[in-house]
Amino acid sequence: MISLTEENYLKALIYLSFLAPGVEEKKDVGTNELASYLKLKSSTVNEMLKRLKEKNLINHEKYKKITLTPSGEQNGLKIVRKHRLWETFLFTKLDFDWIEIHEVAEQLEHIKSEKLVGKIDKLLGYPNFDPHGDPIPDKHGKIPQRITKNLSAVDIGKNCIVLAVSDTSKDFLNYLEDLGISIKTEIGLIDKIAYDRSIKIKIKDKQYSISKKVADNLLVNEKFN
Amino acid sequence: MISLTEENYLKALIYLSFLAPGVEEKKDVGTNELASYLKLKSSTVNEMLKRLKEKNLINHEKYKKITLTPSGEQNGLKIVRKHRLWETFLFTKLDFDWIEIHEVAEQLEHIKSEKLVGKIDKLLGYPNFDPHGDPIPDKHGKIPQRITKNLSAVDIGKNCIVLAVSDTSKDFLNYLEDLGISIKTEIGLIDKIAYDRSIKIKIKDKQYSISKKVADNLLVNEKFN
DNA sequence: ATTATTAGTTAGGTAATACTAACTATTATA
DNA sequence: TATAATAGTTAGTATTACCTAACTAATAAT
Ligand SMILES: [Mn+2]
Ligand SMILES: [Mn+2]
Ligand SMILES: [Mn+2]
Ligand SMILES: [Mn+2]
Repeated sequence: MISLTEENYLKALIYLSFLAPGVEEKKDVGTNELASYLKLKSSTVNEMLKRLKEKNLINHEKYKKITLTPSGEQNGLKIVRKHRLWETFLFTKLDFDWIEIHEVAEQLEHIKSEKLVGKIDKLLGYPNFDPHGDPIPDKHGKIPQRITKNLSAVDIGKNCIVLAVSDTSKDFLNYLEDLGISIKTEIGLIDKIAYDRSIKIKIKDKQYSISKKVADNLLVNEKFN
Repeated sequence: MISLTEENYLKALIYLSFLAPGVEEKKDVGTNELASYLKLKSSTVNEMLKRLKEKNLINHEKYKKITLTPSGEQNGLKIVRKHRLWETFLFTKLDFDWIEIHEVAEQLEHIKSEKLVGKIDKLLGYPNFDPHGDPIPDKHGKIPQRITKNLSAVDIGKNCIVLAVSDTSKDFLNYLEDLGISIKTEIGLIDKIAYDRSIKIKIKDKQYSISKKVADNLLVNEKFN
């Protein structure tokens, strides 16, 4: 039996070691890094590491970095899968807002029922990506791959679809909401201003100007049409 | 904040004091009664009673019986409501079996999101009864009333609809499943055998004989047709 | 009215999960 | 290389939620 708390540690380790945006190859994780991500003290994390090691979910030697065992990774990916499936359910079937889904999914991800996960997956039509555009691991833990680029890398005159965001802070999500940008929003790239590297875009025939910082945090798929 | 464990205690108190089948007027609950229902030791329950009293959820004087405060009752009814809404959701939207839903709802009932409960309620069309035929408290805690009688009290020749069961043990539910009896199953009462008080019934033109004990645990609504 | 039984409480202990404060090991910098 | 900074561990404490064993209070039986 893996406790709710242990599940959250595994999910965090998955995230920090290879699922976080910008992490290309798997990287080892430090105690303090994990503690600060979970908003806990490193002594607390240190105790839990002993328990996770005991349960053969992580590898960890005193004063060394942490890696997930195959079992730890599988179990962690199951939580990620449930989290993202629930987010998709809340968004597409219950009309929750983009911003609200995470907090509720944080609870729902811990419901223990293989059958329930399978039924929700089926109900949603076996989606590959959640409403934030993040890939949903399949039941074996396989993560669907995506070809995305930053909006700032899109060529002038091209249209693209928002697939994901690389910043999920409330500030950023609220700003996007104001602009009317969410997953699957179509954006046309009108112009790139050399002076401040800001970008002129078009959403449903309305034009907006966004900063390079914003454009860098929007991951898109260029449209071929 | 009411913890998951505290919520389960409140739900148990609601059940034992007025929601259990056969309990007509509200009755006070004893420490041991609660302990045995929750499959805990009375010392454990005794400790929790202190905390629940501290939080103004129950009234309890040393060596006396337990009663719920208005706050305790409201909070307990919210859990009952969520439990029964989730059971309905699993049964009607995800094709779960009658027998499987309880265990999963036992987890889902603790998800904290007013909005989620409301959305599920709406998705289900604001149902008054769950798949076991038990009433679903509304958002204010009001419990819809029903006119039911035991199958054994139905007159010979009449037809009736199963609304609820007063025994929810796995053994009984499995037996009903074998007979093809579930909520909303139509049963015709063919004959009552005086000798052993067994009852001859008809389900979809097939005849069966059931014991008085079984008939007593089936709550039905006589059909007027 | 005693006494036996049942109901309820108290004391003391454990495991999981958190904390602070104080320590040690590793790594970076001058 | 010596020292400072960072990373990680240990010790001791708290809370929640469970336990067993031993007790006391209330109630039923003789
Ligand atoms: Mn999320
Ligand atoms: Mn979580
Ligand atoms: Mn149930
Ligand atoms: Mn429960």
